[in-house]
Parts: sequence; C-alpha cells; structure tokens
Amino acid sequence: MTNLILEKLKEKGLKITPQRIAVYESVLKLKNHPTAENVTEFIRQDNPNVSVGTVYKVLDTLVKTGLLKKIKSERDIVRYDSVLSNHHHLYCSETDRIEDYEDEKLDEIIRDYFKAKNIKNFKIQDIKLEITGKFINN
Amino acid sequence: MTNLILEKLKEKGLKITPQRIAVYESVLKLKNHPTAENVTEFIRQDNPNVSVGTVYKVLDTLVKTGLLKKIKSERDIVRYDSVLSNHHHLYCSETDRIEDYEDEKLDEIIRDYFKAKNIKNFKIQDIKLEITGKFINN
DNA sequence: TCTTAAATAAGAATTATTATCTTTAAGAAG
DNA sequence: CTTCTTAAAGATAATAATTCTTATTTAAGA
Repeated sequence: MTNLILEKLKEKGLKITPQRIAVYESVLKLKNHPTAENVTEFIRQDNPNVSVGTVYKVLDTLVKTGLLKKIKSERDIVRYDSVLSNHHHLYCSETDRIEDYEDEKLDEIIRDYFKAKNIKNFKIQDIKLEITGKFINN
Repeated sequence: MTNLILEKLKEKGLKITPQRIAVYESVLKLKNHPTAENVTEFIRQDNPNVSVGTVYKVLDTLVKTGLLKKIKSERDIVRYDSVLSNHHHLYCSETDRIEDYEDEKLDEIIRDYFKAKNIKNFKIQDIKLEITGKFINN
C-alpha cells in the first residue's frame, strides 16, 4: 500500500513526507469518509507527534491535487473521500453515516438526459446524487 | 408578503414575533440562499438590535417546522433555502453561487429508475442532484 | 554534503455556531 | 384592557472546526 501512496504523491509532484503518507493512508484505510479529526486520531496511534494543523494542511493539499475529495454534508464538519471514480452518496437521515453508491447505468441515463436538454447559462462539469434515507437491517 | 409570513408562522403554531417575521422575510427576499450572517446583516438595516443568536435560533426553528431548508455545501457555512418544492441545485465551481434547478421530468425518470432498481439495505426518502459547473455569460 | 524552498509543529487567532442566563413580550385567561 | 405565564429574545460566554503565524525542521536536488 505504501508503494501506491508514494507513487501517487510523486505523480502529483508532491514532496514525500511521513505526514503526507500517514494522512493519505489513513483516509484510504478509514472507510466511513473520515473527518480531519478522525484522521488525526488515527494517525496519532502510531505517530503521536503530528499536529492538527498539518493534518488540515495535508488534507487540503491532497484535495487540491485531486488525490482526495471533499464530501458535502449539512453539518459543519468536512469529510473526505478517497474514492475518486465517479460515485454518489447515500446519506442516512438519522445518523451521520454516508456510504458510496456507484451506478454506471444511472450515470449514463442522467448524462444522456442533460445532453439532450441544455441548461441555459450553465456548463455542467459534474453531477452528484445525494440520496437520503434509512439504512435498514444493519 | 407580510400576510403570507404571518399565515405560515401561525399555521405552524409559532408565536408571532417581529424577529421571526424579519428572519423569514429576509430569506424569502435574499435570493442567493443566504447564510445566517447574510440574514443578520439584511435584518439589521431596518432593525439594528436583533442579536445574532436569535437569528440562528429563528432559522433553526423555521427549518425544524419545515418553513425553510438547509442547503449542503462543502464549505463550513450553512445556507438556507425558502423554496420548499422539490428541486435541485446548480453549484458554481468557482464562486459560491448556488441556483435552484427544478425539473419534474428528470425527477420522474430518476424516481422510475429507483423504483425498478432496489438498493439493498436502504430505503430512499429523497434524492437531490448537485450539479456542479460554470455559469456562463452572467 | 550543502543549500534552499517547502513542510511541519505549536499554539494563537478566527469563524461559525451553540449554550447560558437574564430580561422582555406574545398571547391566553379572566 | 390588565394580568399572568411561558416561550422567545438579547447579551455574551463557550465551544468546535478550521486557519493563520512564526519559528524550526526536513526533503530532495545541486
């Protein structure tokens, strides 16, 4: 895994630092779209001396270079996503659980729909569905 | 307009106060999905003595009673929407502009799609599109 | 190995929001 | 209309998430 991370960082022309490796790795490992706090906590298990500011800065760098994405949430916490392929999110209406949802067929339907119907004054770059509801049986 | 506001507040069983009227009115008037700060600023033009805390509290009350909605944004600011009918949002990738986008036909297509395809372990309550891109010529 | 720009640590500062506590006033009851 | 009760507002302290600042350290190329 570390090799992959090193490669990705290099690919983006980023200086390789232990902090960057640790932050990137933890977002990859932590499944439920971690917050900056989640990441800090996780990293500090092995590496107690990383500073919070650094975590924020690294996360920001990774988002800017496209290695991570931010997730929209109605609360005031920003969460991060390491899945870069196009996908949507299932939001639980009762907890803060967020799951990925991939659906190529749906993407195609929507893409086609907007290809036919042009929105005036707006050039679409990306379309994401936020699907709110309840997780059942789980 | 004030009559409509009074009616709505009464309908929800809320005590009629000048602050509630002012907050509600300003979200209706301010088109671009205002933040709590936008609302406070706007209100204080006429009514310099409303406190910030009250604005937050009133906004919260209006959201809880269903007269307003919160809008998701990746930044740490919460924004409010007075349009209650089902609609989506166009997000500008370069500024913080957010516009409403209504499209019944699209809603129907998506609704039908999910009626056919069941997501396991998840009961859908609501689906919103966040359409990111650039506003042109404007 | 040396140099230098870039990254990190530590903690102060800022921003958005919430909580607390006292005062005020809306609206019901008489 | 006046009084009473209680919810709402005001002021401000507290908290939470994030950003900024400055001094120090370090990665990586010369």
